[in-house]
Amino acid sequence: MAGYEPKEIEGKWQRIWAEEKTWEVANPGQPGSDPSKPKAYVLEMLPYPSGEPHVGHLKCYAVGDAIAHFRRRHGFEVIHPMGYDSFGLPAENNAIKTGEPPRVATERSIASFQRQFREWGISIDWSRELATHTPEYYRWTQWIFLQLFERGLAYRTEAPVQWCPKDATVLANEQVVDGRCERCGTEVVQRNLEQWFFRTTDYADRLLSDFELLESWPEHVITMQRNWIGRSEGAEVTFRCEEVELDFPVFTTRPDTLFGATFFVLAPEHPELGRLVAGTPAEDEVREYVNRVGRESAEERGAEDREKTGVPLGRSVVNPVNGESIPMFVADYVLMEYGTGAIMAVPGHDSRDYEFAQKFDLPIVRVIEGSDPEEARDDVGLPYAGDGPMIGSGRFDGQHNREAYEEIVAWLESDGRGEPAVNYRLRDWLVSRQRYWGAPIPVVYCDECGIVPVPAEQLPVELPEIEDYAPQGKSPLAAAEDWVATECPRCGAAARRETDTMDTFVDSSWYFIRYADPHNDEAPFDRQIADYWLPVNQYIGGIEHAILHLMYARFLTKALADVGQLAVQEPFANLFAQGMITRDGAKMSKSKGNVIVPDEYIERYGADACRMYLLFIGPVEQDAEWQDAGFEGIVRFLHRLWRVSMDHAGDPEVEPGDTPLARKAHATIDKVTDDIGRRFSLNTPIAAVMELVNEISRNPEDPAARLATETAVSLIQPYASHIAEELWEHL
RNA sequence: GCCGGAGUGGCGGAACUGGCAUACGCGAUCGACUCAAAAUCGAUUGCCCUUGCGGGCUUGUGGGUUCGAAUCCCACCUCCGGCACCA
Repeated sequence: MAGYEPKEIEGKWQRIWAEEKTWEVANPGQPGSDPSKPKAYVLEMLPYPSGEPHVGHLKCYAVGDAIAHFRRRHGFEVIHPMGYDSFGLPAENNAIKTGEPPRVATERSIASFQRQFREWGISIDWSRELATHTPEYYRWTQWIFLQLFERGLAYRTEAPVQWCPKDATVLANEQVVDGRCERCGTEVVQRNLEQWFFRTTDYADRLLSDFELLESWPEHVITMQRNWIGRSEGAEVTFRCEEVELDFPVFTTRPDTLFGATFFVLAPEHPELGRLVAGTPAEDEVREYVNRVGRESAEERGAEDREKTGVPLGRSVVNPVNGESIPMFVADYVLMEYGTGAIMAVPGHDSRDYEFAQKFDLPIVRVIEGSDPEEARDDVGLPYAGDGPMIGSGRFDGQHNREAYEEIVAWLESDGRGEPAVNYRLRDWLVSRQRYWGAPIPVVYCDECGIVPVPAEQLPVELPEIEDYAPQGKSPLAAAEDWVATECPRCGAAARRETDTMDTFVDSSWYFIRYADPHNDEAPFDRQIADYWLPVNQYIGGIEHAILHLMYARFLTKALADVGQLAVQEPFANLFAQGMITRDGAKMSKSKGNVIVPDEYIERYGADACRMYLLFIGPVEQDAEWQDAGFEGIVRFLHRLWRVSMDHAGDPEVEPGDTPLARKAHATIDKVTDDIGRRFSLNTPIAAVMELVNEISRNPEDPAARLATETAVSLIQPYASHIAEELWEHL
């Protein structure tokens, strides 16, 4: 019998799967659908088609494929689709550099992914394939935008936004890392511009509480999202400036320290700043300070060991709990984006206020005693962040601060000077981009009617062909005059199209629903079909999407559920965040020359060996180091499996009885089932099957040798589907 | 600073609910086959002492609970990840 020839058998089975459409599943009610089977939706994050697939893609899809096969073997009807997140900046930047239209580069890359997915033998239902840059898809992205717009969940407003000077576009807060553009690393500046937002903050509480609806998500991903949403409970308390007759509300998480507030600080961007100092001696100095801060980058301003700076306003506000007049300042350690852009400063119990008070020689008052009585009555141990009995707080003296907290808020509330409040770090999602290669925002500006949504029956608003992709501070689409000039859908007068496109994260926030009903041209999806397949039972992807993509997808799912389009509240019941493949201890990159090109290894050793190695190398969720020597171990195993199978293919099919090998085979089945099915462990089942194969080759005379071989072949099928199918034919 | 995760042989890692620590793979040593090499097959391989028989030690460190701890509890050390002038 011939030896193991991966190239031959892999080609053979890939042809069979393509011809027989083996992995296609029908929707409920359609011919071929099997209502007796439970459904399982296995999904890997759709790739961004830029250049060639790399080994990280291979790992991701190998994980998903193993789980998909495993579920099929356990009687599930498995939907396992594929698509491309094909709008976005890299293709556009390439277009600016080379003049090649983004569509051409994107579609070339998609073709490469399509070829390689087939050569990897991933069990994809190709009948559901989609690409987000096609009008058939983005038509419904636009439709969803309009749904949100109608319900006030999409809105346009002028706002200070993060602007990347190099990409000449606005970025979402989430795309700014350390004050720099996530994509190109350029320092981000702030600008005031009219932008489109989705009201994600309306969903902040549900995004937090619905973690409970999830079956299994990695703890650190939940933590990252929780931190990102940044919910703080506290109170909003009003301080009044009598001189200009203005109320200044502040948000505080520590109303119990109100008696210790000895000064008051506004952010440099605070809108009332001008009124406060107009015509006063402080005016010039304040203006100069504000301008200086404005020139600084977010990174400079947020630097860790930065000294406190600020300017006194020469005005004061009244502390509502004790009627004391306290001086006002402007200082850049107060952020306009959080809370009300103004704070009460309690230097005795807050380290930042403490630093500022020291620098400006302001009074520091202790209002909570420390646990150490030695420290209690002087300045030792300040600022004090702990709990204890209240002092210097009028009628609250002696009470524990945690109890006084509630009473102080209730007292303020009864007098209309404050109320309980919740604040979030999360901002609304900025979705407009001044770029070409994205889904056009489907609205029209009319002098008479204002912002008018494009009627659903006129969708898609197709992207026009243009010549020059370079951004000039506004979308390149603005140059397509014929396209921009249109009629108002409401009054018929001349009107202009919105020239911004949508953030590509909008595209990828609902694609997993479209897979359920990908060819629907009357709706983004049929609700019944979507409700049947969703939620995704197992989602797999890189940890880099722990916040952005996953939170946006959760938000949009909830929004769609709210507008009556969906039943589920959470799109992804279980999540795997797969680790990175490194080489020579470092992330692979062309400049380091340590890149593994999957194509080359697959050509030489076959897809089965590559995929199995990536899963065997360690726990899927951990980073792992690619080592050629380790890879050879898998190649050896596959050859051994082949040999052992051929040795026993001719054995008589008799009931072997209770032999050591028969027991081993059964134990291996149990272990593999438990490991993948219950613990989501993919590397240990491979080890278990290797052990079984070793046992078989050590005990070729055991009457259960054939049975054990069949067991090994069938258990390895989710990992190495080509060789398993081939051997199955021989056994 | 806050939050989360992890520390097991020469290396990647396994050990599910407290029950044979180190499965499986890599590497290494020896042997078989071969003119030879590769491939393959077999044996050995946690550490220390011992020619051998055998003995002692071992899951980051120190303590604790338990008949029994990599696993549970307390304290500490180290590493990784996220957030961070968020009031």
